[in-house]
Amino acid sequence: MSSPKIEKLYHLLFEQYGSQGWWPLITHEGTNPTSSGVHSGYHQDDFSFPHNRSEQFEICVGAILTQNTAWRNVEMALHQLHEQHILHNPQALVDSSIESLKECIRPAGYFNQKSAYLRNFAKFFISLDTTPTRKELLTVKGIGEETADAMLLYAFATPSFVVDAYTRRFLEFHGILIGGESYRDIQHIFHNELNNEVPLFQDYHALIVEHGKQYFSKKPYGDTL
DNA sequence: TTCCAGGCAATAC
DNA sequence: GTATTGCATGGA
Repeated sequence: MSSPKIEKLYHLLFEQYGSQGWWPLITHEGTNPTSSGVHSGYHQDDFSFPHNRSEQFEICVGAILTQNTAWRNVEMALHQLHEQHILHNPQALVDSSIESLKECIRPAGYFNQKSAYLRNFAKFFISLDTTPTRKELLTVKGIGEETADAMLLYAFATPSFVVDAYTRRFLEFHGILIGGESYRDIQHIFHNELNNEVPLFQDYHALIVEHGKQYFSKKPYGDTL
């Protein structure tokens, strides 16, 4: 069921797009904007590891806001949160009124749900004294499998592969999936076929998203790899 | 105007 | 455990 094509596809994507430098931080703008216009700058030379708690929190907030939502919309919300000084301060986020929180994140959609999700997570984040486990993250209302893995991989530098809608389409297109596989089934393929290294997992997922935006939005799909 | 976007929880079988 | 549905904005 698993396939050695997984590693080969990574190299093809890398050849086509190069290193993506995820996660994109709005407060740490890089010098190599991607074709999607996103600031891919997250420490050019050491993008695998957030340097401080504020960056970890920003990444996690972005991971929640981007659920089923275009990153362009998320950026607008992140900038408004930053203006209100609650993007890097989980306690300030918890203390802010739910109404002002909703106004900040309105551009990212689902603001009634996501405002509650952000509060839940901020409280959880404040209580952390070490890196959370996947299981612990999943107890927070608003954090599902993909969001948990995105946080683990990009905020907490833990090698847990992120499986999103583009990943499914990409693997189905290349005949590695037949359809109907569970999230964990798909994640296991990556974990089994690749060295479980944070920079590799980070870049592979980012490359799939970049490629997905170009070729796996509207059917019929037209992959060129 | 319609469709889509880096999902999730609640609900029903 | 798998399938379905509501949630919301801004851009193409």
